[in-house]
Formats: sequence, structure tokens, C-alpha cells
Amino acid sequence: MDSGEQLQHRARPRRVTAAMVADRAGVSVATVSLVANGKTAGRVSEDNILRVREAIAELGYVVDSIGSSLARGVSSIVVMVAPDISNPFFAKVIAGVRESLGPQYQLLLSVTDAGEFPQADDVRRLMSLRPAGLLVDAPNAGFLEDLASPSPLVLLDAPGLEAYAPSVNLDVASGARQLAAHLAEAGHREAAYVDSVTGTETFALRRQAFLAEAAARGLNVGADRIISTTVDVGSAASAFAGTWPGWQREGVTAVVCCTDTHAYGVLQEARVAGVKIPDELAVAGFDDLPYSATSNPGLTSVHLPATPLGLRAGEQLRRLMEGKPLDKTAVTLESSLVVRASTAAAAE
Amino acid sequence: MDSGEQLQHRARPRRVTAAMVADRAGVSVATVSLVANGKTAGRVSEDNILRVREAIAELGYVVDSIGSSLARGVSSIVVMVAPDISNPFFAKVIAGVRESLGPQYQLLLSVTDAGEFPQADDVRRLMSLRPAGLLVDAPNAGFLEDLASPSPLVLLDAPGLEAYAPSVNLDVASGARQLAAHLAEAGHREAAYVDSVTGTETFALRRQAFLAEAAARGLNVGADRIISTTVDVGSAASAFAGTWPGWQREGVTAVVCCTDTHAYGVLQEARVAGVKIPDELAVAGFDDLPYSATSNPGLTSVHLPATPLGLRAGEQLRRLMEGKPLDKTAVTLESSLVVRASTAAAAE
DNA sequence: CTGAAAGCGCTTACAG
DNA sequence: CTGAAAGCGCTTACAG
Repeated sequence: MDSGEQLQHRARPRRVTAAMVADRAGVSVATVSLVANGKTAGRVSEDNILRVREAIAELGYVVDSIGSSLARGVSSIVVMVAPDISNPFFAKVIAGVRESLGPQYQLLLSVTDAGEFPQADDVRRLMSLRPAGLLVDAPNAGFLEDLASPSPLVLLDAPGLEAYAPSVNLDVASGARQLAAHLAEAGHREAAYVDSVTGTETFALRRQAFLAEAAARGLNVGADRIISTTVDVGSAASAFAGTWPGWQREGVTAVVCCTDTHAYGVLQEARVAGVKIPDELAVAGFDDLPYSATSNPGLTSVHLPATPLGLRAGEQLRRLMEGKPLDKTAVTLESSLVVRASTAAAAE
Repeated sequence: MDSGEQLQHRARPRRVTAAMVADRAGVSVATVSLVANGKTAGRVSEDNILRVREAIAELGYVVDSIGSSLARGVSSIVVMVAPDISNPFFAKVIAGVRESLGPQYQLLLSVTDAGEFPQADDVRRLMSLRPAGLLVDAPNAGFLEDLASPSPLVLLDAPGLEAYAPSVNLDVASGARQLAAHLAEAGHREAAYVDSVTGTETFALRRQAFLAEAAARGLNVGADRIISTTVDVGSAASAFAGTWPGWQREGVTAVVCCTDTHAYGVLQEARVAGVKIPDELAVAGFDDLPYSATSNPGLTSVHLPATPLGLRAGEQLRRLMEGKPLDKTAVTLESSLVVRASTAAAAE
């Protein structure tokens, strides 16, 4: 008896159903459902609410997601699609999303290889989970064309794609211009730019805004001074090592990178080459990752509000999932320049 | 008519059900189910298989996960619980898991704040999704006690917890001993160790194995030469900056870090302080992250096979989910020392 | 080989 | 306020 019970307990922990709760509380399963979902207003007596709550607690009942989803026609899963989850920036975005979504939605990260988006097949499989909502980070138009999601959808960091769905974007252009102004005012005249090879729109915006403002302020960045690498310290480092001698001959005194990650590579090789930062070369990036504040020298960077990005996107999606209207269908969050030691001193 | 159809098409893309496929193919839904799940052997005629396949293709039918899960009693979701998803090491583990799990399982990452495990409540909500299986990375015993999962469960990097569930572990001790031997043979006599503050078992193993082998080989690491920080370049850097002067006075010529991330912080501050690597100070870590091969100098590191860890864990779980027996219930993957420039030269 | 039917666990009109 | 019942989309014995 004893060992039998124990065995059963370990092997197949009895799933508690609404019917069992109903039995225990002496009510119908309909009433249990109402109480479990907090839809009691004017529909369940105080008395029954109490009995059901008690039974739920005693039995440890949890509403079964599968049954509930089938009945409602939609699950409690929010699918988040992003091209790169192993990125400190993205980790903060997720933290924001989780906070605004709350515990009632399960966040399912659609993991793909870095820089890739899910294939049409993967998307169909994801959709067959009947997600309550979708969050798509840094997509390209092609992916959105294929998507055709029946679920509420919010885009993150998808400038120029506002026509496809409600979006939360970062005003990277403003930060880029501040950076160009900062360097020009510090006396720099010749600069270079390290871009990303991925065609994500945000990188194009960063580059264009920086180049335009630089040109306007007499900071010279020729087309031959723009290189591209993957978002990866090592690639940026070796690309920089290869081009630096030439740049140096041309009098370059500042290198702007489209991400802090690229900038770390540049800083590393600059140190190896014995280039003094910032006296001989100023270095700056975008993202303002945590490490940029503690690196030595600290890295000047365009701060992009990662957590607020996730927060706002989660909030927007939540409104959509709850059937509420959005105040604004396209939100843009400010960026701002954080000046640190890597650009602190003026060049000659 | 035209615009009405279009409207309907955009607003509510008709969900294609098995019943619709059955109608089209002139068979029962049972037959559709059999074909869609590839369970036709000796149960469906060639003829019907063809008709159903055609109907599926024409209508774009995808088996609904919710309905299917309810009928089967289990979903196609594999939940992966891990204390830190924004970590290059973990990204590789995930890549391995995805590959071995295949496209038929959806990987749901249970995201928590760095270093945290989901609360009991979160776990119950996750379990209400009736996951096909569970993968838990670097857990502590307490979490596993609470878990009591009815789903198949495989542990990753959980040394000492093999009693709870089938496990795939890393033989970090062997790598740690190789590292101690390498340093001792290079002539080092005084070393220091930078540990992690999280109480994860793998870190205790790394430290103990290194210290034991070091002691056996006359490499001196006093208790006052062990410091702990979070897994974070900045924290490691400032901790090292604080203790280095004292260590230097004591003649320390080697610093071993429990992760490469810690080692990057040490390298950074060493450079700032003008300490020559490896001539004045040898630095080494664990993980062998991609950056360690491209950093300058390259970082000597105990290579831990991240992708194979994920691969094996996924394979084991898959067997479990398919009801097959495991050949081995506890698997341990080898680690190995990768020597690079950060320890290449012998100290005095 | 085939299909009618039961059942998975829940939610939601509906009738009372 | 309450409960019986239909229905969500599928899978799986079962009878033929």
C-alpha cells in the first residue's frame, strides 16, 4: 500500500483536472473555470468562489494550457523571433519583454542560427501552436511578407517596416549625428567607419546618419574608409588590423563602429599595435553594452535603450492581445551619446 | 465579392482543419491523421495516401499542435531551463540541442534573470504546457527537488546530480588538471585563482581539481589568492585591479580564471597596468569561447565542448521522449587544454 | 484498409 | 447565480 502509493506518486503524478476540483468543491466544472480565470463578477456567488478557491489550493490545480488553448482558440504563448539571441543587447530586450508581458504569457524564443530567420516551415510549425502574439526583432521585409500571421504582431527595431505592423523603433540616427558632432567638435578631420555585413536596416540608418552629419561638419569619411565585418570582436579586430596602416597614413584619428562589439575588436588591435587611445585614435560604438562602461578605457557609445525597447514592445503586444487599441502604432525611442575616455581627448 | 474575399483573407486567414482535408480527399479525418503523422504502414492504401497528401499540399494543411497535444496528452514543446541565456557558451549548447532535437520539437527557452531559476509558479505554468521533455542546464539540487516533472528530463552540466535524472556532464576536472600541469611545467611557482560567485557545482569542480593538481606539482595557490566575482568582464577586471598589487609582491606569475569571461577582465586590467602577458603574468580560463582564439594575445583555455553537450543532451532526451532506453544514463564529455600565447612563454 | 465514435481538458453561450 | 452541453482539432482504440 505504502510503497504502491509512493510508486504511483513518483511515476505518474496525478494530473489534477477541473472536474476533480469541481467534485471536491461541489460545483460544476463551468464554475471552476470561471473562478480559475477570475471571471466571477456577477456570475459566481461569494460562497462558491471560496469553496472553489479552497479546492484549487488543496489539490494544487493549475489550468491546463492545452485544454484551455483549444477551447479559447489561442494559446498563452508569445513567440519571439530574433536573428541573434546570444547578444548582451538582446538579453536586455528580452528582460523588458518579460516584464511587460507578465507571467500569464509564456515567452517562446524562436532560436535560429545567428543572423538567420526561421524558414517558412518553421514559421508554420510555430503558428500551429496558435500563439497569443508575435514579436519580431530586426526583420527584413521578405520575412514579414511570408509571415502572414493571424496573431497580433509587434515589430522591434524594424525602421521602414512600420507599414507591416505596429513597431517600436530606436532613433539611432539622432545618436549617430550626436556622435559625428562630438568628434568634429573635438577637432577630428579624418575618420573611418566599421559597418556590419548583415543588411539589417538599423545599420544602414546608423551609417547614413553618421556620414551625413560628418560631411556637414567637415569630418571626412571617404568610401574607402568604410569596412564591414560580422558582429564579432575577432572579425572586427582582424579587419581593423588589416586596414589601419593605410588609414593611419591618411591621417585618420577616429574610428566609429556600428556596434560596441566591433569597437572592442578595434580597441584590442589598437592596443596591440601600440596606438594610444584616445590620443592617437578615438574609438566609438553603438549599443552602450555594460562592458563599455567598465572597459579600460571606457568606450564612447551611442546608448540604445534595450530594456525600454522590450518593455514598450511587450506593452503594445499586450494591448493588442487583449483587444485594446494602441495609442500610437509606431513608437520611437530616443538614443543618446555617452562620452567616455575612448574619445575624451581632442585630436590634434 | 472580390473585396470581401480579400478582406476575409487578410483579417482571418482560414484555418485549415483535418476535416477540410478529409472532405477534399474523400476520406475520413482518421485517415488524414494517419497520413499526416506518417503512421500509414499497413493501415492506409497507397491510393488514399496519395489523395490525402495531395489535399494537404493543396490546402496547406498543418496539423494543429493544440488539438494534437490534447489528444496525445503531450505537446511537441521541449522546455529548456537555464540560468543564463546570454552567454556565447550557452548559445552553442542551444545550437547543439536544436540540431539533435530536429524540427518536430519546438524549443521553448525558459528565460529568467541571469543566474536565477524559475520560481515554483513559473514551473507549474510551464508544466501546464505538457512539454514533451525538459532540459535543465546547471541546476542546483533544490530546483530539481521542486521540479517533480512528469515529462522526460535530461540534465546538462549538473555534476553530482546524476541521481535526479539522466545527465550529460563535462569533465572539467581533467582540463583543470592539465592546466595546472601546464603552468607548473612552464616553471610557475606562485599562482592565483579567480572563481565565480555563483554556487554552481561545475565551478567548485574546476577550482578543486586545479588546486589539487597545483598543490601536487608545487604550484602554490594560497587561500588568500582566491577571489570570486560574477561572470562579467567588468567585475573581474576591477577585482583583479584591486588584488594584483598584493599578488605581484608575493611573486604571483600566473592567474587562472574559472571562465574565459573572467580572464578577459584580467587581461584588460593587466594591459592597463602595463603588465606584460605572458612574460610577467600568464593568464588562462575555461570555456574556450570563440573570442579566446582571436584575442591578442590568444587566451589559453580549457576547451569545453559546448555544441556536443547540447547535441548529446538533445539525443538522450529524444530517446526518452520516444520511449527508447538509454545506453548510458550518465554521459561525460572530455575537456582539453588549448594553449595559446597568454601562457606560452615560461615564467622565471 | 476504413470510418464512426469516444475522449483529451477546457471555455462559453445557453436555458433555467 | 448555476450547470448541462456543445465544441475547440486532433488521435486512437474499436468494429467492420
